[in-house]
Amino acid sequence: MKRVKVSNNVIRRLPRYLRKLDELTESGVSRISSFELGNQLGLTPSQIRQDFSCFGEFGQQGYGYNVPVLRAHIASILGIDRGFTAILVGVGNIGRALMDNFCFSDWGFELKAAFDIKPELIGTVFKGVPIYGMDSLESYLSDNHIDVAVLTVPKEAAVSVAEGLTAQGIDAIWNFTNVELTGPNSDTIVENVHFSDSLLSLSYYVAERRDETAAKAGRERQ
Amino acid sequence: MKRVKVSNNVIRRLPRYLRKLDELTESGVSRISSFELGNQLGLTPSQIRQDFSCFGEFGQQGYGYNVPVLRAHIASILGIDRGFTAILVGVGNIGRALMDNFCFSDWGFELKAAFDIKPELIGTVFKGVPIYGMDSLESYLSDNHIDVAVLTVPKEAAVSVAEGLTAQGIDAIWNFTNVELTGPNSDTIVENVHFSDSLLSLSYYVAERRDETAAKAGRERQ
DNA sequence: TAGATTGTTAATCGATTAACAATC
DNA sequence: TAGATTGTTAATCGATTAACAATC
Repeated sequence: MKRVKVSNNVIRRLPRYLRKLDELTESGVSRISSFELGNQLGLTPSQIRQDFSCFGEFGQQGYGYNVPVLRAHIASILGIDRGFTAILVGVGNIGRALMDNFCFSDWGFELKAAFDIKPELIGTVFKGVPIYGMDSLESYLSDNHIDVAVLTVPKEAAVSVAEGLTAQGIDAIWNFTNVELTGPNSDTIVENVHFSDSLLSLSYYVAERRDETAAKAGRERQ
Repeated sequence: MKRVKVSNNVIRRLPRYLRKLDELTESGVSRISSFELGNQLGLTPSQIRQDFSCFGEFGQQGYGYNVPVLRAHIASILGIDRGFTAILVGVGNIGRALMDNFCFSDWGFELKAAFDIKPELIGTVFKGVPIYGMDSLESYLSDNHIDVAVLTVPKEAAVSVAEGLTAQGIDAIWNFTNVELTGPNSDTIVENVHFSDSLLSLSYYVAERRDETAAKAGRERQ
């Protein structure tokens, strides 16, 4: 399975497909064509079929795709059924918000432990997840198999903590710090959630829209 | 300015450039070549020069780029100096976490107000931002010019609240709900922050890595 | 000046779209 | 069966990379 290298663009669309398929299931739709799916996601039917064909044949000529079947395939491709484990490093505001709201188990992840330096947090349990001191991180990682570290430490600590994690054998980091971890070296898998990058992209398009509107108003005034 | 349509790929790299330039400024670097910048960001020098050339000429032959000058250009392209305004809709966990931690003003946005349905929140002020009831949203929007709505309501309310916002003239939504707002119609600018999409992409690459490792181990066993 | 590095044009590479035979 | 829709091959389009003249 999964032999051909699949492009990042395709991978990034998979979670969207999954989400849409879940929505369809909820509304009782059990069958969909690439045409209709494309329509609902703003993609071409061609692209959708092309994307799926990277991983196998999930549809049926003349019928389309069975929603739950397709859903299960995509979930499996994304690794939802693999029982991946995670730890969270840095129980500040964002770390706590994630522990509080984000349902790791919905996406196949078990959040096994959290780590922080604040003495008043160490030894406590938050939402069923034990919080340990940063000094026990290394031994914890050698005793437990952890797939992903959720990095939610303050900006200043980000690089050094990330380096520590990779040194201790973590090979994937879900990075919530606003710091560039993707350097030239290291083959750690890094997935960034940069709020500010996201807002700034939005800002660009808003600025563009404002310029267009202004230009149009200008032309009309003449 | 900004006449040629610039590709989304380029726009998404701009905030990364900005962030890196800020890091460089902090470490006292005031001059950089496209070669070195590419090296630090994992991009080719060609791509970086190509990207910048969409917006003008910011460098100097034989010298490279002046860090603060380039920084200022990119910030301006992204609209940081435009004084955009925002409201936040839905003061739940994620909404509160954003108000608490995310410094809107760092990116040129003024968060003017927040809205929620919970009576105990209405009329209070959180971090200097007044919280109003959802029923006053419409009149607020007609009295105040707001550029962006931050959507942090529960999943179930997402679509209807989003529709209301666009009906009331909001043309950009920063969407934190795990719901697909980018439908076929409507020309609202939507920027999504989908935590689960992000984690699932990461999950895919972890799964791939595990498969590779297993395959390698298999070959070695033979 | 000589070396370095830009901005830009041309070449390559990859991703999306179109088309269609296969078939449910 | 006829109509619908897939999976896949070929065509197009766009994005990245390479190359190089211009010039600081």
